[in-house]
Amino acid sequence: MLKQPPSNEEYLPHLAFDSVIFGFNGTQLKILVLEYHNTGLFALPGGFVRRYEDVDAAAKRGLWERTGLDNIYLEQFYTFGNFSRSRPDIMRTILEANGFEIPEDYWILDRFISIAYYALINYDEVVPKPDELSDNINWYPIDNLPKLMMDHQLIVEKALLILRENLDKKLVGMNLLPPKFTMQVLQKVYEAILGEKLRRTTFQRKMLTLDLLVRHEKLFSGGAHKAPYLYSFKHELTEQLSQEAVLSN
Amino acid sequence: MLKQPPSNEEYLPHLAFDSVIFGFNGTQLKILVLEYHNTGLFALPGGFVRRYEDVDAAAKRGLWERTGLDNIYLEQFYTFGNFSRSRPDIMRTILEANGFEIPEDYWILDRFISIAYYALINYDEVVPKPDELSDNINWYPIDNLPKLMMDHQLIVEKALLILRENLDKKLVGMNLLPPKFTMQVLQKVYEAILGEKLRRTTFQRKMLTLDLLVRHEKLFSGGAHKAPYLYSFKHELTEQLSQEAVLSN
DNA sequence: AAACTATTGTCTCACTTTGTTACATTAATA
DNA sequence: TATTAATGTAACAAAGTGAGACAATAGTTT
Repeated sequence: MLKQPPSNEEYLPHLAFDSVIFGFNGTQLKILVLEYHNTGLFALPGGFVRRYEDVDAAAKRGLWERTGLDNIYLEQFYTFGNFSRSRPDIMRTILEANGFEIPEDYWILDRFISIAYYALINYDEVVPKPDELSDNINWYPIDNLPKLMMDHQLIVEKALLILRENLDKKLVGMNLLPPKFTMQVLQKVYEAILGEKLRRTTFQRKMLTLDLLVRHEKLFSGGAHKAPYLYSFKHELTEQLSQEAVLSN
Repeated sequence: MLKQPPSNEEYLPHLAFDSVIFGFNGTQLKILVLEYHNTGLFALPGGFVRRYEDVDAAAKRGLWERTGLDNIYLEQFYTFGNFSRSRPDIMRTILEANGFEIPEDYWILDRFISIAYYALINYDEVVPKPDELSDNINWYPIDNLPKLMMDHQLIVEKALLILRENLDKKLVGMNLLPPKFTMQVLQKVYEAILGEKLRRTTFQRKMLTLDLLVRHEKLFSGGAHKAPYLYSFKHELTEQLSQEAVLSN
């Protein structure tokens, strides 16, 4: 028996959101990618906007549904609105592979404009959950993604560009790292995002003179070498930014 | 007899665009603002997206309709999607003041998400034209705008923030100035955008070492002082950017 | 226990960029 | 011809960045 797909009573037609969810595993910058049932199709996590729901709230809800996390750094970065980006043929494949009965003129097969967000999360805190249409959701390093459907590759590339631009302005590191971290790990985040090596001494000097960090006790990691200090971002900053993050506008 | 308003056959529901159109008159940074007939309401120029039209193309078309200009620097900068931003009461006032017969459940009174663009144009080249709903369209200096309806003030503020961020990256000056200009005028554009005075010698040195400008003949303005050189942006740059501008994605 | 290794924190020096002031140049005017 | 006001450029100080050196040190090896 065929299942009933979502009705368009609940959602705004023609409007979707997609999220590029970044995480950092200590070495690589990764994003979450869904794989749809029985199709070999890979996609960004996304969803639709409810009729009475703020678009930001929809994106936040989508993030919560995939990660269980609330209060995440989330930023809208672009809206993809080309006519040709919509692919009813692909959407039909996905729905059919999931055993849905597809009504005549079904709304999900229409043209969609997608509002894209990127999120920064602490990799270790999350056990991602697939959505109803997907087999699984997994972390993929940004330089080794599967082939993504539709224009999702483009969305990721744009997200990465914007993330790089915001790297200094927005204290990106704060959201990708645990509360305490070594200078080396912080540097690795920067390197992973920028895709280039940085000079250790210059980086350290820069970070310290910016006066954003608090130094804590040393971390005795067990390595045969001098133990590094742990740092955290100053408390005022974490307050300020987590506000700005999800609420703005 | 009441006029027929636009039907939603032609346009995507719930979706609009608004444009912050910047111009520079030699002293002040200004934007174009519409005033609706018989309402005292001021708004940004905007419009709807046709069912088979790229969103960027819609914004470009809207700009052409208001300015007669094609090939303008136009950049999408944010999408405003809060539920509370839509104001059917205000839309009804505007339509009624224009003598439209408003159908039951009329689509324009629904919720709208607006994709916002900013444009940079050469002030001198333009004679703006009001739309069907408006008495007039005028330039207003950004620090002395009329009270704008709905969230349009917020849209302008965000546009200005983004414009400031892009000031160095995107060669903004090129699009606001005539092909040849003096260093003083270029500096005034920067000052108008940033809202602060800059140091003449530092600015001049910076601009010259960036190696973006070509120096031309002197401009004998009639002032009782040394005549300044005229400059233009290097040809390669103007090519490159005007492409990037309207097409990207 | 001493030597060794790898990483860390800091310093130095050269070089670049920016802030600030100074000054000679020059087109129009008195 | 002297005066005026903006312009182009140089000079020097202050701040920031790139590159390398080096001592300190936690664990490992001998």
